[in-house]
Amino acid sequence: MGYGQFCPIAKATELLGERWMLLILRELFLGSHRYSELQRGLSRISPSLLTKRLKELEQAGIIVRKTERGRKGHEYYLTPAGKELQPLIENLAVWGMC
Amino acid sequence: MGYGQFCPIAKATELLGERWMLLILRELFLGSHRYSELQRGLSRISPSLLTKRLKELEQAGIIVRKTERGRKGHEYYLTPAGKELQPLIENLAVWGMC
DNA sequence: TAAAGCACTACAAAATCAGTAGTATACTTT
DNA sequence: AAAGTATACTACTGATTTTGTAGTGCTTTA
Repeated sequence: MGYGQFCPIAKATELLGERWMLLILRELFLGSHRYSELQRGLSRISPSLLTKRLKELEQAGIIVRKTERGRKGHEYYLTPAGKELQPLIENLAVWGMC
Repeated sequence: MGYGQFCPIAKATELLGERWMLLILRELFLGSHRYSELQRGLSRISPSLLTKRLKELEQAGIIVRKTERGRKGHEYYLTPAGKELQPLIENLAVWGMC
């Protein structure tokens, strides 16, 4: 369910305001790339929700899913668009420390 | 339900990641102060949830509720701590415009 | 004192999320 | 080639959260 608004903040919130979304991004910025790593870093997230969120991030062009030959499973990487979120995450961290 | 983590980002997300929270702050930054104004600006929020969120923001020290004599109802204002969120909201707006 | 505006509260229905268990697929070993 | 294993999911039930509508109570104004 959306917020029914046409505003850049609403648009951003539509995606980033979802539960666990910002923490998933934190993990990605900290260097987690695999599903199992993300799950470990976000100990209480349910697997189905993690899957759902990763799909949402992929659809929004914030991450890409890569499958490498010769290795099991897949890896998730921030796209350039995703990396633009870094200042926002940092802001959040600064504010959270107060 | 918390995220069960001890990290400034998780702490910030605990409050700001809740549904409607960032948009309520946007309204406050844009100059809405009364319950009815907020409700109008956030057309799809339900009154009970708006009440709940305002209480959470008040408890977190981000806003204060003032009752002025000689006027009907109350008004909500950002505290200095709340105003520190401005760069974060601006970041969100910038990112949302991309 | 009556009327009206404003700020809520109550509650059922709908949507979302949590937690656990089970499945699919690709690699690795035998 | 067959069996085993690691990884990444999907399915499902019950709990929690949010929505949407209706109604209540205080405060000011007439």
